[in-house]
Amino acid sequence: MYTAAQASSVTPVHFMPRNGFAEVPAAGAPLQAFCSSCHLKDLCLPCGLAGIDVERLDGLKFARRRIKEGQALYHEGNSFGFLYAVRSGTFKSTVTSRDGREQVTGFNMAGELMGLDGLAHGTHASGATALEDAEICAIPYAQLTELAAGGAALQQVVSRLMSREIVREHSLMLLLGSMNAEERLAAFLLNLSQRMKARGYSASEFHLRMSRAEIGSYLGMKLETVSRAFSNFQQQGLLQVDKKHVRIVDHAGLTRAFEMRVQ
Amino acid sequence: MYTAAQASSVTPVHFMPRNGFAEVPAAGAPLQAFCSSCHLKDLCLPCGLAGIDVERLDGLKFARRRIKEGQALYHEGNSFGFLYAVRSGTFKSTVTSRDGREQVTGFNMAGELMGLDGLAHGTHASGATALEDAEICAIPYAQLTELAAGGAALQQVVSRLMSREIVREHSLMLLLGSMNAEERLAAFLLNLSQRMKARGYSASEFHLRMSRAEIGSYLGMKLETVSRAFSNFQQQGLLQVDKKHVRIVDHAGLTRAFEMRVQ
DNA sequence: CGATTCCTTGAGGCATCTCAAGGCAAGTGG
DNA sequence: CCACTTGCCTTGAGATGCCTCAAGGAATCG
Repeated sequence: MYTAAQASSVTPVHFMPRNGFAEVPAAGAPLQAFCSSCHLKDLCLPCGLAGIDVERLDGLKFARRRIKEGQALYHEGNSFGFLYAVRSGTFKSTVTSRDGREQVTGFNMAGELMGLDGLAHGTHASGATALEDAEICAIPYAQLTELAAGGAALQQVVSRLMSREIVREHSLMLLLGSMNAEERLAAFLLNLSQRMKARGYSASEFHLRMSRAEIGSYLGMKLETVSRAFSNFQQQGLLQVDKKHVRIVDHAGLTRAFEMRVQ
Repeated sequence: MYTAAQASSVTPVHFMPRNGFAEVPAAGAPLQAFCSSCHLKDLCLPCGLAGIDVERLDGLKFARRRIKEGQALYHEGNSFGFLYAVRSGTFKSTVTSRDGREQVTGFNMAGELMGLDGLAHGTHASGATALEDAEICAIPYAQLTELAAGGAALQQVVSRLMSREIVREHSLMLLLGSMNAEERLAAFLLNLSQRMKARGYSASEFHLRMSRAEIGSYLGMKLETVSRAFSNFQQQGLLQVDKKHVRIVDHAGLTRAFEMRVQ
């Protein structure tokens, strides 16, 4: 669990002169500066847009920013101004109840958009913290709406992404409300597996970026229970677990564990 | 709990000739047909819009529809085409897991918008069922976006409503993930109380439209546990409960119960 | 090499679930 | 009008899954 002290520093935004670098063949620094040529364009904001609209996206002047492990991208209550697209690394989103209980509401990886909850009241309702060194695009929301006013397609994409977030939270509620510990962990791992696959990584073997406590917080259980569930899955021959390294041995079995309650 | 049979009938849409009725002084039937003169305009879609934009909303040709108690407004998987604004009555939204477990994800009352989750994949990710005889406005989403293309303000409103839904679900996740039975029920009742108040009803005395089982499903607990929590609150002198009629006797005490974990 | 963090595992306790019985109110049919 | 059904709620008693507390191991870091 990250302490308040760790989370209380916010890295400054560094605006990159994107146009200047755009034509550089490829050295080390900003590989793609435009949405249209980003390797994440099929996952990220441009997803679903036709050629012409993607090019209009290139009109966005957004900042790139590096976030170190444990640092906050934004805090609960910070004023809303940007949407954040993950370029690399993993984040957790958290909400805090008035009495200080913190709960993880989501994990975000490359190509996923964060900060959509800030739109409601102009301040972020959740905070985002990097679980490993990461890089994001900070998209000024005002610019995005301005751009969207020109053509409906872009606005549609943003709306659809928000809707997807709602749907995602629906299934999380289903999980939190009606599944037992092992079902929850199985669901979590299968979801992670699928997202890794979509990003070109192995669907069966990956490295967890989050601690047992963070997984537990996300799934509504204690870290010890998470640990025990991992051990059980390993004993059942569904997983091989070594600390944060997970290998899914029996994908079908894990799926069954996830649907156990079915007669 | 409603059976599948009850929920499987969907009432047809009746388009009302709104212009024809608009000028009728006020008899019994459609009292307001335009958003600009709707008594719910401060809660519903027009909320936050300036005069000129509200008038543009009047350009929307939407259907009014009556839904009988127990009937579905739409089902999970139905193709998405409309947003629904509640005019009167109460709805529950539910999602179903592949193995048939149903979970209530929300209750909606007058002025609230339903169906936003359908935008993500073009089909509704949840179903909506009337808990009492109800009336809704069915807003064609295509028309809404068309209208929104003209001015950014309207699109902003829709986006903000979606964002609000995300924020709402965040706090529900916090509830499901880290509160005990009594805290959950207290949070639920306080939320309900506040929404009743916002609609001009008493904040301290109201009629529950949902069964114990539905409350339990929403809060991630069994109906017996809901019932016991009600009884406990009554014994503690926080509530007076008679079946579905609830009176909040000690609002501050209930708030304390909700924040109990804060030593 | 000690301090720290994270994970695992065990033992016991407790909150909630499960199962069961009964009450109340509304609806139904004789 | 009354017996009967049905749906919903309440309450009790026992079972259980998860939490709590505690101890110890492994990896990382200064």
